[in-house]
Amino acid sequence: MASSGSSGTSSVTANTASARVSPAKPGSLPLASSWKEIWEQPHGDVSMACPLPPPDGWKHAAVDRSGVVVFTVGPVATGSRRRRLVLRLSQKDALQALFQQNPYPGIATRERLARELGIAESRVQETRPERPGERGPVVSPSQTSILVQAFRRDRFPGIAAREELARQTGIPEPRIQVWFQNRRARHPQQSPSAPGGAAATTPPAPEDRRTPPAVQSTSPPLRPSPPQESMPPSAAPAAPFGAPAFWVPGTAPGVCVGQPLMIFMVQPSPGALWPSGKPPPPAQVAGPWAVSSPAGTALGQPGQGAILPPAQPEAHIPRWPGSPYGEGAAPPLEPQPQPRSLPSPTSLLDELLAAAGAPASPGPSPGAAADHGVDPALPGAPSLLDGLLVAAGAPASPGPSPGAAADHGVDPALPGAPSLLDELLAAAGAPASPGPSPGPSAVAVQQAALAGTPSLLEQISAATGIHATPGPSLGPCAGERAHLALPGSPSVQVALLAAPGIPGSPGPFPGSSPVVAGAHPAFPGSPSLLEEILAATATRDTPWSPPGAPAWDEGVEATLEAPLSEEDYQALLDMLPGSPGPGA
DNA sequence: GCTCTAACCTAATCATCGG
DNA sequence: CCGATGATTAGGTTAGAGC
Repeated sequence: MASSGSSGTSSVTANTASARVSPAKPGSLPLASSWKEIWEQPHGDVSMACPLPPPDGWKHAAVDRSGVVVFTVGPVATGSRRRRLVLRLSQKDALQALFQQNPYPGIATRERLARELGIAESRVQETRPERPGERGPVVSPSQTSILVQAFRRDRFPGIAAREELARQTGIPEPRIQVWFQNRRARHPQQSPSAPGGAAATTPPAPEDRRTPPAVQSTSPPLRPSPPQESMPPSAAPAAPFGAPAFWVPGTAPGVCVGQPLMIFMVQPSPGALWPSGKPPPPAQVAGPWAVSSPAGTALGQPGQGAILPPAQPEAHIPRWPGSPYGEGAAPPLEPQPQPRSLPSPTSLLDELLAAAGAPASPGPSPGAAADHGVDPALPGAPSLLDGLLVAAGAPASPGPSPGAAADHGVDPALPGAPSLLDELLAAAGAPASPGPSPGPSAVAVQQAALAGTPSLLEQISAATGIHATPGPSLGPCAGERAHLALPGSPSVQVALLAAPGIPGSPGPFPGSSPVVAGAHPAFPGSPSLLEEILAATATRDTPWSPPGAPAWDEGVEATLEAPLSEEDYQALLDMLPGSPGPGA
């Protein structure tokens, strides 16, 4: 229907900026002759308005409840959109072949193929044809609660937020997306800052909907800078869960403005936005075009951010609107109690610290997973520490797997079975795919990790190549699910968060899990992968059963697909603010 | 720069389920 | 029957990838 609906997405940049000129304090801002002028203002003084529409790719600022312009603007971050996936013909052939062989392969098969194709498992799954009558499970009240909470914070969650919600709830991300679509359509009043529903009546500007750059999911998330630069850690914990916080320039450090009426944008990393290396245009400050009345803005949009000097363009994603983790939480690297399943930087750090100081959680040794019919996502899978140690180059591991590239750096070195991809292509009569570029050799990374016996964190860093990741990278992991605001390169994020020891983790991401890598079937002596697919199809890859099917008939995959066990899920819920508490 | 198209959106609609 | 909700479809925009 093509009505104006989505055109909301098109309306904001320069052309309709004027329509949004309805600041809380109309006319109260002095005009700047250019955005450059605004940018050159002292940082604490952004109370200028530029009559000119913002350059394309630049976001606007906003005012807080008191009408104060609180934010600078910057280039539009391509954060919320899933990185576009363009499959090569060979990849398509392989996927077709796979689904021809087994329309509903299990997680292990999908992951394996994903690794070989160099794409995310979720992408593999997306290509899976939906069986008749297949519907996502009914959303439970607790799941709905999480979603509603997220909806109140952000009506337009980016892919990263959706993935996170999917992880939290166990609901497939596409279902999450549909849920939000329906919710927006049917509950327009549930806007975080416009209870009256005014915000929802106006389609948000495309930029407004963007998730801050650091929460970009599909392309490697920007590496957060030291949080202190952008947000006083001391104030961060004070923010309530789910409450976006804002920092006003010129105010005392750590002063949290609270939930704003207006959304504002952050200046994303120049590296991400200006791949040419050319420095971005001067950042800009709020202009009247950007400051709209509550009724004129979809306030539920990702609006959090922080004011930062231009010198730290990457440092200001202290909070993630689409995710609970960034909100009200300490900045990255600030340890905070978090559910283990939450891939927040804090939880990650918790994991690491806990792993360094405590015995590994019980579980089979690394490498015991996939090849032995034990999916890494299953309870009892190797712990995160195990995975990290494997990633760090422990024996019996083929080495770290910083994303698909590393896997391809490892597998070819392993004599033995042909790749799954080759077999599929062969089965389909298609030529073998050259596959994704190998990328950095995992072996090399592993060796680097073994040089000396550094601390666990150092090992992790070395193993995952975090040090070698100069800021936001658009590396081979771009297609992976993102783990927002996670310090470090996408590689480490993928490697760490994919570790099956984290409850709620969907398990190893394609080509990412060191555990899976350790158990990669492409070892000498392993059976044909295609045979494995077929065999697995008959055994482990029991198709998902629609709701209502007997529990015993749901098969293994149903278990494998479930990111959270009921217990973990309940524990997660208990940890959420507003929860009645454990046992409730 | 241009084209293609994935990703995303709204609006309308249908299907299902429970009260 | 009706409301709530999940899912689908149609049609649109945006932006990334490839040429």
